[in-house]
Amino acid sequence: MPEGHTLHRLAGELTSVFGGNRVRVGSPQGRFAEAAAQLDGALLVDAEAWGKQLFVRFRPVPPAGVVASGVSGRSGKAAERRHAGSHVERRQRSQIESETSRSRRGPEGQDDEGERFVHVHLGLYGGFDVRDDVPEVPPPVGQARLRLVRPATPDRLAAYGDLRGPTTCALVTAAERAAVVARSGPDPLRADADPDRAWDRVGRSASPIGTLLMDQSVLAGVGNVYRAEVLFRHRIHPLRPGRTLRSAQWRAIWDDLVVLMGEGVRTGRIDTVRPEHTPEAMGRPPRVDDHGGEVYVYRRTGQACHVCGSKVRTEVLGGRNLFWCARCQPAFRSRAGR
DNA sequence: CCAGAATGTCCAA
DNA sequence: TGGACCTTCTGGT
Repeated sequence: MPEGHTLHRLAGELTSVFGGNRVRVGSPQGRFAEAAAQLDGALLVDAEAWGKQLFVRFRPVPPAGVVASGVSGRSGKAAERRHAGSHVERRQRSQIESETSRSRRGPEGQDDEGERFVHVHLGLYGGFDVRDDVPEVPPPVGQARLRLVRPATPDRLAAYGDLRGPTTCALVTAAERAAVVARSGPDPLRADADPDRAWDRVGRSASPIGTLLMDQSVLAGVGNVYRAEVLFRHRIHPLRPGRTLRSAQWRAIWDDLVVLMGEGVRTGRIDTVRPEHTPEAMGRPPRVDDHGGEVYVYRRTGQACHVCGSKVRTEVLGGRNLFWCARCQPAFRSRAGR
């Protein structure tokens, strides 16, 4: 379920549920076990999204033994044993510590306190389920690459989060995190994002606008649904070359994405139809099939366009399905006869 | 039950 | 361009 709004929503959820708490970190499925053991018992500071990338920030674990008492009683012993560890584990720990102290003084000379991050990218299948206020933490459902647990305290029930099917789940330094961010285009969901940075790419490119919108180095966070929907809302054919847009058109698309995706963060759904085209306004049945959210064209192949009634079209572009209304989004004619 | 598709991205040929 | 990654859900048998 991951377009940018999902990740921003998830970041907020992780921050409010786990932020400021020492957490148990595990990898039931095993593929993140080594890193999880190193983070286990650390302070989870907060989580943050950049486009579709998620970073969960941890403060380094104080020396072994101190930590164990800070977590929960029962797990303390196990954590202590783990921290004593083998030679290999000790060596890895000291590597981590030296990386940490190196990054302590970042490029800007700031004290980042040796923070480390779990970098998560959900990919097409991934999901991160968070449950708060549970009396018992159940065994994981399916293959959990990463499990976070906030143990119960006398005045608060437990919480947990399970990460399944991600394409990326990696322990990274502040510098590595910064490198990922630097590769991303501006994210409409971030207040500091600069739409002109994206326009620099879009306005020069011969690639279809439908391709550019999905290119995370052009702008970060848009996926197949928002791509299809924002192009419909602006009556732009998805194959139209980016450089044929006017900058005002790009700006309107950007501003629309800010609103639409912001709404997505709040509601957890992708709703893109204007008030006059809602099921209630039009007296049509609501969309029942999947995922929730009212849309104009996404996965509505062959169905009638809510605006003009002609059939929604689809075509594969770069391995992903495009959806558009040929009447509402006429082909761009760059030269006579084409 | 199995095949196929799905809001994603990378890499090799 | 096609496969790999890897999980869940749906629609057809």
